[in-house]
Amino acid sequence: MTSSDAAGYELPLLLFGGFRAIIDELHGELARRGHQDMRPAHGFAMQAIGFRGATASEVGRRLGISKQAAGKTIERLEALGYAQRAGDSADRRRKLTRLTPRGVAALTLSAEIFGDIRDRWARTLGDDRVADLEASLRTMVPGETFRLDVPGWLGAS
Amino acid sequence: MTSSDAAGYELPLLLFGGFRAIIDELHGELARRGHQDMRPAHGFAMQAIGFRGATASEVGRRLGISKQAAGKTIERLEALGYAQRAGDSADRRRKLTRLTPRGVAALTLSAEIFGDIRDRWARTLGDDRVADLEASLRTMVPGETFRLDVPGWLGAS
DNA sequence: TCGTTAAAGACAACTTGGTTGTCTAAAACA
DNA sequence: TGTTTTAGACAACCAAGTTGTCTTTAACGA
Repeated sequence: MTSSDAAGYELPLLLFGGFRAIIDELHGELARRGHQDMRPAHGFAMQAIGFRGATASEVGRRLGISKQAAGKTIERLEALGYAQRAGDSADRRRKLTRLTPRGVAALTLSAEIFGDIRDRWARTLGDDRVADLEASLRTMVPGETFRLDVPGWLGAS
Repeated sequence: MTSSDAAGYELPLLLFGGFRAIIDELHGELARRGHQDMRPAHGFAMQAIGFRGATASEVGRRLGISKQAAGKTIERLEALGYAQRAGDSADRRRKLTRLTPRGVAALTLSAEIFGDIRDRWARTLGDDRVADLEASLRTMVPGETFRLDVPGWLGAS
Protein backbone atom coordinates (compact mmCIF):
# COMPACT_ATOMS: atom_id res chain seq x y z
CA MET A 1 0.00 0.00 0.00
CA THR A 2 1.10 3.54 -0.58
CA SER A 3 0.15 5.78 2.29
CA SER A 4 -3.33 4.91 3.52
CA ASP A 5 -3.60 2.26 6.18
CA ALA A 6 -5.97 0.14 4.12
CA ALA A 7 -4.72 -3.26 3.06
CA GLY A 8 -5.25 -3.90 -0.62
CA TYR A 9 -7.61 -6.78 -0.04
CA GLU A 10 -10.10 -4.51 1.70
CA LEU A 11 -11.07 -2.58 -1.40
CA PRO A 12 -12.70 -5.44 -3.33
CA LEU A 13 -14.41 -6.65 -0.16
CA LEU A 14 -15.86 -3.22 0.44
CA LEU A 15 -16.99 -2.87 -3.16
CA PHE A 16 -18.68 -6.22 -3.09
CA GLY A 17 -20.11 -5.51 0.33
CA GLY A 18 -21.66 -2.32 -0.96
CA PHE A 19 -23.11 -4.08 -3.96
CA ARG A 20 -24.51 -6.84 -1.85
CA ALA A 21 -25.94 -4.50 0.74
CA ILE A 22 -27.80 -2.56 -1.94
CA ILE A 23 -29.10 -5.65 -3.71
CA ASP A 24 -30.17 -7.22 -0.42
CA GLU A 25 -32.02 -4.06 0.53
CA LEU A 26 -33.66 -3.93 -2.89
CA HIS A 27 -34.91 -7.48 -2.63
CA GLY A 28 -36.09 -7.02 0.92
CA GLU A 29 -38.19 -4.13 -0.27
CA LEU A 30 -39.35 -5.97 -3.40
CA ALA A 31 -40.44 -8.90 -1.24
CA ARG A 32 -42.33 -6.54 1.03
CA ARG A 33 -44.14 -5.15 -1.99
CA GLY A 34 -45.32 -8.38 -3.53
CA HIS A 35 -42.29 -9.70 -5.36
CA GLN A 36 -41.25 -12.40 -2.95
CA ASP A 37 -40.10 -14.76 -5.65
CA MET A 38 -37.82 -12.38 -7.50
CA ARG A 39 -34.08 -13.06 -7.25
CA PRO A 40 -31.16 -10.76 -8.04
CA ALA A 41 -30.41 -12.65 -11.24
CA HIS A 42 -33.98 -12.09 -12.42
CA GLY A 43 -33.69 -8.35 -12.12
CA PHE A 44 -30.61 -8.25 -14.30
CA ALA A 45 -32.19 -10.52 -16.88
CA MET A 46 -35.35 -8.39 -16.95
CA GLN A 47 -33.20 -5.31 -17.41
CA ALA A 48 -31.60 -7.05 -20.37
CA ILE A 49 -35.00 -7.88 -21.84
CA GLY A 50 -36.07 -4.29 -21.40
CA PHE A 51 -39.46 -2.70 -21.96
CA ARG A 52 -39.25 -3.34 -25.70
CA GLY A 53 -38.55 -7.05 -25.45
CA ALA A 54 -35.63 -9.10 -26.72
CA THR A 55 -34.75 -12.54 -27.99
CA ALA A 56 -32.80 -15.08 -25.98
CA SER A 57 -29.75 -14.50 -28.16
CA GLU A 58 -29.91 -10.77 -27.57
CA VAL A 59 -30.30 -11.25 -23.83
CA GLY A 60 -27.32 -13.58 -23.87
CA ARG A 61 -25.17 -11.03 -25.67
CA ARG A 62 -26.23 -8.22 -23.35
CA LEU A 63 -25.45 -10.24 -20.25
CA GLY A 64 -22.29 -11.79 -21.58
CA ILE A 65 -23.57 -15.36 -21.31
CA SER A 66 -24.45 -18.00 -23.87
CA LYS A 67 -27.81 -17.94 -25.62
CA GLN A 68 -28.57 -21.29 -24.02
CA ALA A 69 -28.02 -19.91 -20.55
CA ALA A 70 -30.13 -16.87 -21.41
CA GLY A 71 -32.86 -19.19 -22.65
CA LYS A 72 -32.87 -21.03 -19.34
CA THR A 73 -33.16 -17.81 -17.38
CA ILE A 74 -36.02 -16.66 -19.59
CA GLU A 75 -37.77 -19.96 -18.95
CA ARG A 76 -37.56 -19.25 -15.23
CA LEU A 77 -38.89 -15.74 -15.72
CA GLU A 78 -41.79 -17.17 -17.70
CA ALA A 79 -42.54 -19.68 -14.97
CA LEU A 80 -42.58 -16.87 -12.42
CA GLY A 81 -44.92 -14.74 -14.53
CA TYR A 82 -42.43 -11.96 -15.25
CA ALA A 83 -41.97 -12.61 -18.97
CA GLN A 84 -43.71 -14.16 -21.92
CA ARG A 85 -42.49 -15.50 -25.25
CA ALA A 86 -44.17 -15.16 -28.62
CA GLY A 87 -43.12 -16.01 -32.15
CA ASP A 88 -42.05 -13.29 -34.55
CA SER A 89 -43.98 -13.35 -37.80
CA ALA A 90 -41.35 -11.29 -39.61
CA ASP A 91 -38.53 -13.68 -38.72
CA ARG A 92 -39.80 -17.10 -37.92
CA ARG A 93 -36.58 -18.18 -36.28
CA ARG A 94 -36.97 -15.61 -33.56
CA LYS A 95 -39.04 -15.75 -30.40
CA LEU A 96 -39.43 -12.40 -28.81
CA THR A 97 -39.50 -12.34 -25.03
CA ARG A 98 -41.54 -9.52 -23.54
CA LEU A 99 -42.05 -8.51 -19.94
CA THR A 100 -45.53 -9.13 -18.59
CA PRO A 101 -47.31 -6.29 -16.76
CA ARG A 102 -45.99 -7.88 -13.57
CA GLY A 103 -42.51 -7.82 -15.03
CA VAL A 104 -42.84 -4.17 -16.01
CA ALA A 105 -44.11 -3.36 -12.54
CA ALA A 106 -41.17 -5.14 -10.90
CA LEU A 107 -38.64 -3.38 -13.08
CA THR A 108 -40.22 0.03 -12.50
CA LEU A 109 -40.41 -0.60 -8.78
CA SER A 110 -36.77 -1.67 -8.72
CA ALA A 111 -35.67 1.58 -10.33
CA GLU A 112 -37.65 3.49 -7.74
CA ILE A 113 -36.15 1.52 -4.86
CA PHE A 114 -32.63 1.95 -6.23
CA GLY A 115 -33.28 5.68 -6.23
CA ASP A 116 -34.46 5.55 -2.62
CA ILE A 117 -31.37 3.62 -1.58
CA ARG A 118 -29.08 6.07 -3.30
CA ASP A 119 -30.92 8.90 -1.56
CA ARG A 120 -30.31 7.25 1.77
CA TRP A 121 -26.60 6.92 0.98
CA ALA A 122 -26.59 10.59 0.02
CA ARG A 123 -28.26 11.59 3.27
CA THR A 124 -25.72 9.60 5.29
CA LEU A 125 -22.56 10.39 3.36
CA GLY A 126 -23.50 13.63 1.70
CA ASP A 127 -24.49 13.88 -1.91
CA ASP A 128 -21.05 15.04 -2.99
CA ARG A 129 -19.34 12.02 -1.50
CA VAL A 130 -21.73 9.62 -3.22
CA ALA A 131 -21.25 11.49 -6.47
CA ASP A 132 -17.49 11.32 -5.99
CA LEU A 133 -17.66 7.61 -5.25
CA GLU A 134 -19.57 7.11 -8.47
CA ALA A 135 -17.16 9.29 -10.39
CA SER A 136 -14.17 7.37 -9.05
CA LEU A 137 -15.70 4.08 -10.00
CA ARG A 138 -16.64 5.33 -13.45
CA THR A 139 -12.99 6.17 -13.93
CA MET A 140 -11.70 2.80 -12.81
CA VAL A 141 -14.36 0.45 -14.13
CA PRO A 142 -14.20 -0.58 -17.77
CA GLY A 143 -17.71 0.41 -18.83
CA GLU A 144 -18.77 -2.77 -20.54
CA THR A 145 -22.01 -4.60 -20.47
CA PHE A 146 -23.10 -5.99 -17.18
CA ARG A 147 -22.02 -9.59 -16.95
CA LEU A 148 -24.56 -11.84 -15.33
CA ASP A 149 -22.36 -14.91 -15.43
CA VAL A 150 -21.44 -14.45 -11.81
CA PRO A 151 -21.87 -18.05 -10.67
CA GLY A 152 -19.70 -19.35 -13.47
CA TRP A 153 -17.31 -16.46 -13.21
CA LEU A 154 -16.78 -16.98 -9.51
CA GLY A 155 -16.29 -20.67 -9.56
CA ALA A 156 -15.99 -22.17 -13.00
CA SER A 157 -13.08 -24.40 -13.82
CA MET B 1 -32.31 10.87 -7.08
CA THR B 2 -31.53 13.91 -5.03
CA SER B 3 -29.28 16.31 -6.87
CA SER B 4 -26.61 14.36 -8.73
CA ASP B 5 -27.46 13.22 -12.20
CA ALA B 6 -26.79 9.57 -11.42
CA ALA B 7 -29.73 7.22 -11.61
CA GLY B 8 -30.01 4.99 -8.58
CA TYR B 9 -29.40 1.81 -10.49
CA GLU B 10 -25.90 2.96 -11.47
CA LEU B 11 -24.46 2.74 -7.98
CA PRO B 12 -24.73 -1.04 -7.54
CA LEU B 13 -23.54 -1.59 -11.09
CA LEU B 14 -20.49 0.54 -10.47
CA LEU B 15 -19.76 -1.19 -7.18
CA PHE B 16 -20.01 -4.59 -8.74
CA GLY B 17 -18.05 -3.42 -11.77
CA GLY B 18 -15.25 -2.27 -9.51
CA PHE B 19 -15.24 -5.53 -7.61
CA ARG B 20 -15.21 -7.53 -10.78
CA ALA B 21 -12.50 -5.45 -12.39
CA ILE B 22 -10.23 -5.97 -9.38
CA ILE B 23 -10.89 -9.68 -9.15
CA ASP B 24 -10.40 -10.13 -12.88
CA GLU B 25 -7.11 -8.29 -12.71
CA LEU B 26 -6.03 -10.37 -9.73
CA HIS B 27 -6.74 -13.61 -11.50
CA GLY B 28 -5.11 -12.46 -14.70
CA GLU B 29 -1.98 -11.78 -12.71
CA LEU B 30 -2.27 -15.02 -10.70
CA ALA B 31 -2.58 -16.95 -13.95
CA ARG B 32 0.49 -15.22 -15.31
CA ARG B 33 2.41 -16.26 -12.22
CA GLY B 34 1.59 -19.93 -12.25
CA HIS B 35 -1.89 -20.11 -10.72
CA GLN B 36 -3.86 -20.70 -13.88
CA ASP B 37 -6.35 -23.00 -12.22
CA MET B 38 -7.29 -20.76 -9.32
CA ARG B 39 -10.80 -19.28 -9.38
CA PRO B 40 -12.23 -16.37 -7.41
CA ALA B 41 -14.18 -18.72 -5.17
CA HIS B 42 -10.98 -20.55 -4.27
CA GLY B 43 -9.32 -17.40 -3.05
CA PHE B 44 -12.15 -16.65 -0.66
CA ALA B 45 -12.23 -20.20 0.60
CA MET B 46 -8.47 -20.19 1.16
CA GLN B 47 -8.81 -16.93 3.04
CA ALA B 48 -11.39 -18.63 5.22
CA ILE B 49 -9.06 -21.55 5.85
CA GLY B 50 -6.28 -19.17 6.74
CA PHE B 51 -2.65 -19.89 7.51
CA ARG B 52 -3.59 -21.75 10.69
CA GLY B 53 -6.03 -24.14 9.04
CA ALA B 54 -9.70 -24.76 9.74
CA THR B 55 -12.33 -27.48 9.63
CA ALA B 56 -15.04 -27.63 7.01
CA SER B 57 -17.62 -26.52 9.57
CA GLU B 58 -15.54 -23.50 10.49
CA VAL B 59 -15.01 -22.57 6.86
CA GLY B 60 -18.75 -22.85 6.29
CA ARG B 61 -19.50 -20.57 9.20
CA ARG B 62 -16.92 -18.03 8.09
CA LEU B 63 -18.23 -17.93 4.55
CA GLY B 64 -21.88 -18.06 5.49
CA ILE B 65 -22.54 -21.32 3.67
CA SER B 66 -23.40 -24.83 4.84
CA LYS B 67 -20.71 -27.14 6.10
CA GLN B 68 -21.54 -29.47 3.21
CA ALA B 69 -20.92 -26.74 0.65
CA ALA B 70 -17.70 -25.82 2.42
CA GLY B 71 -16.68 -29.46 2.31
CA LYS B 72 -17.19 -29.56 -1.44
CA THR B 73 -15.11 -26.46 -1.97
CA ILE B 74 -12.34 -27.91 0.21
CA GLU B 75 -12.45 -31.05 -1.91
CA ARG B 76 -11.83 -28.93 -4.99
CA LEU B 77 -8.97 -27.10 -3.28
CA GLU B 78 -7.45 -30.45 -2.37
CA ALA B 79 -7.78 -31.68 -5.94
CA LEU B 80 -6.04 -28.52 -7.16
CA GLY B 81 -3.23 -28.91 -4.66
CA TYR B 82 -4.02 -25.82 -2.61
CA ALA B 83 -5.16 -27.56 0.56
CA GLN B 84 -4.79 -30.80 2.45
CA ARG B 85 -6.85 -32.54 5.08
CA ALA B 86 -5.62 -34.44 8.08
CA GLY B 87 -7.31 -35.95 11.09
CA ASP B 88 -7.12 -34.30 14.47
CA SER B 89 -5.81 -36.59 17.17
CA ALA B 90 -7.22 -34.42 19.95
CA ASP B 91 -10.76 -34.50 18.53
CA ARG B 92 -11.27 -37.45 16.30
CA ARG B 93 -14.42 -36.05 14.74
CA ARG B 94 -12.52 -33.16 13.22
CA LYS B 95 -10.50 -33.05 10.05
CA LEU B 96 -8.31 -30.03 9.90
CA THR B 97 -7.80 -28.51 6.48
CA ARG B 98 -4.48 -26.79 6.00
CA LEU B 99 -3.13 -24.86 3.06
CA THR B 100 -0.31 -26.56 1.20
CA PRO B 101 2.85 -24.56 0.44
CA ARG B 102 1.28 -23.84 -2.94
CA GLY B 103 -1.84 -22.59 -1.19
CA VAL B 104 0.17 -20.37 1.11
CA ALA B 105 2.07 -19.02 -1.88
CA ALA B 106 -1.14 -18.24 -3.75
CA LEU B 107 -2.66 -16.48 -0.78
CA THR B 108 0.48 -14.46 -0.13
CA LEU B 109 0.75 -13.56 -3.80
CA SER B 110 -2.89 -12.51 -3.86
CA ALA B 111 -2.36 -10.10 -1.00
CA GLU B 112 0.59 -8.62 -2.84
CA ILE B 113 -1.37 -8.22 -6.08
CA PHE B 114 -4.30 -6.64 -4.25
CA GLY B 115 -1.85 -4.12 -2.87
CA ASP B 116 -0.50 -3.40 -6.34
CA ILE B 117 -4.00 -2.90 -7.71
CA ARG B 118 -4.90 -0.52 -4.92
CA ASP B 119 -1.69 1.38 -5.59
CA ARG B 120 -2.68 1.76 -9.21
CA TRP B 121 -6.10 3.06 -8.19
CA ALA B 122 -4.35 5.51 -5.89
CA ARG B 123 -2.06 6.71 -8.65
CA THR B 124 -5.01 7.28 -10.99
CA LEU B 125 -7.52 8.71 -8.56
CA GLY B 126 -5.27 10.06 -5.89
CA ASP B 127 -4.70 8.34 -2.60
CA ASP B 128 -7.16 10.56 -0.79
CA ARG B 129 -10.00 9.68 -3.13
CA VAL B 130 -9.37 5.96 -2.76
CA ALA B 131 -9.19 6.37 0.99
CA ASP B 132 -12.43 8.34 0.90
CA LEU B 133 -14.09 5.70 -1.24
CA GLU B 134 -13.08 3.07 1.30
CA ALA B 135 -14.24 5.23 4.17
CA SER B 136 -17.62 5.80 2.53
CA LEU B 137 -18.10 2.12 1.94
CA ARG B 138 -17.02 1.26 5.47
CA THR B 139 -19.78 3.56 6.66
CA MET B 140 -22.47 2.06 4.47
CA VAL B 141 -21.55 -1.61 4.45
CA PRO B 142 -22.61 -3.77 7.38
CA GLY B 143 -19.24 -5.23 8.30
CA GLU B 144 -20.12 -8.88 8.50
CA THR B 145 -18.28 -11.90 7.36
CA PHE B 146 -17.70 -12.23 3.68
CA ARG B 147 -20.43 -14.37 2.20
CA LEU B 148 -19.22 -16.76 -0.45
CA ASP B 149 -22.68 -18.00 -1.33
CA VAL B 150 -22.82 -15.71 -4.32
CA PRO B 151 -24.13 -18.21 -6.85
CA GLY B 152 -26.96 -19.23 -4.57
CA TRP B 153 -27.52 -15.72 -3.39
CA LEU B 154 -27.82 -14.35 -6.90
CA GLY B 155 -30.10 -16.94 -8.29
CA ALA B 156 -31.52 -19.27 -5.69
CA SER B 157 -35.20 -19.97 -5.63
C1' DT C 1 -31.77 -17.23 -58.59
C1' DC C 2 -29.47 -20.45 -56.14
C1' DG C 3 -26.12 -22.23 -53.03
C1' DT C 4 -23.55 -21.10 -49.06
C1' DT C 5 -23.17 -18.94 -44.77
C1' DA C 6 -24.94 -17.15 -40.59
C1' DA C 7 -28.23 -16.83 -37.01
C1' DA C 8 -32.02 -18.37 -33.78
C1' DG C 9 -33.64 -21.61 -30.95
C1' DA C 10 -33.97 -26.39 -28.99
C1' DC C 11 -31.99 -30.31 -26.85
C1' DA C 12 -28.56 -33.11 -24.43
C1' DA C 13 -24.74 -33.96 -21.47
C1' DC C 14 -21.87 -32.04 -18.30
C1' DT C 15 -19.80 -29.01 -14.37
C1' DT C 16 -19.94 -26.11 -10.22
C1' DG C 17 -21.56 -24.92 -6.21
C1' DG C 18 -25.23 -24.22 -3.61
C1' DT C 19 -29.31 -26.55 -0.69
C1' DT C 20 -31.78 -29.94 2.79
C1' DG C 21 -32.09 -34.22 5.06
C1' DT C 22 -30.25 -38.28 7.15
C1' DC C 23 -26.74 -40.94 9.31
C1' DT C 24 -22.60 -42.22 12.34
C1' DA C 25 -18.99 -41.25 15.40
C1' DA C 26 -17.13 -38.67 18.88
C1' DA C 27 -17.06 -35.14 22.31
C1' DA C 28 -19.27 -32.31 25.93
C1' DC C 29 -22.04 -31.85 29.57
C1' DA C 30 -25.51 -32.15 33.40
C1' DT D 1 -23.86 -42.37 32.74
C1' DG D 2 -27.11 -40.90 29.60
C1' DT D 3 -28.40 -36.96 26.70
C1' DT D 4 -27.21 -33.39 23.71
C1' DT D 5 -24.24 -31.28 20.51
C1' DT D 6 -20.93 -31.25 16.92
C1' DA D 7 -18.13 -32.92 12.85
C1' DG D 8 -18.14 -35.08 8.86
C1' DA D 9 -20.03 -38.07 5.12
C1' DC D 10 -23.45 -39.28 1.84
C1' DA D 11 -27.48 -38.74 -1.10
C1' DA D 12 -30.84 -36.33 -3.67
C1' DC D 13 -31.88 -32.19 -5.50
C1' DC D 14 -31.69 -27.43 -7.77
C1' DA D 15 -29.98 -23.32 -10.32
C1' DA D 16 -27.24 -21.64 -13.63
C1' DG D 17 -23.56 -21.81 -16.21
C1' DT D 18 -20.83 -24.45 -20.18
C1' DT D 19 -20.00 -26.93 -24.97
C1' DG D 20 -21.65 -29.44 -28.79
C1' DT D 21 -25.07 -30.86 -32.11
C1' DC D 22 -29.18 -30.25 -34.81
C1' DT D 23 -33.08 -27.93 -37.47
C1' DT D 24 -35.14 -24.12 -39.35
C1' DT D 25 -34.97 -19.88 -41.45
C1' DA D 26 -32.94 -15.70 -43.10
C1' DA D 27 -29.31 -13.22 -45.48
C1' DC D 28 -26.11 -12.71 -48.89
C1' DG D 29 -22.93 -13.15 -52.77
C1' DA D 30 -21.51 -15.25 -57.16
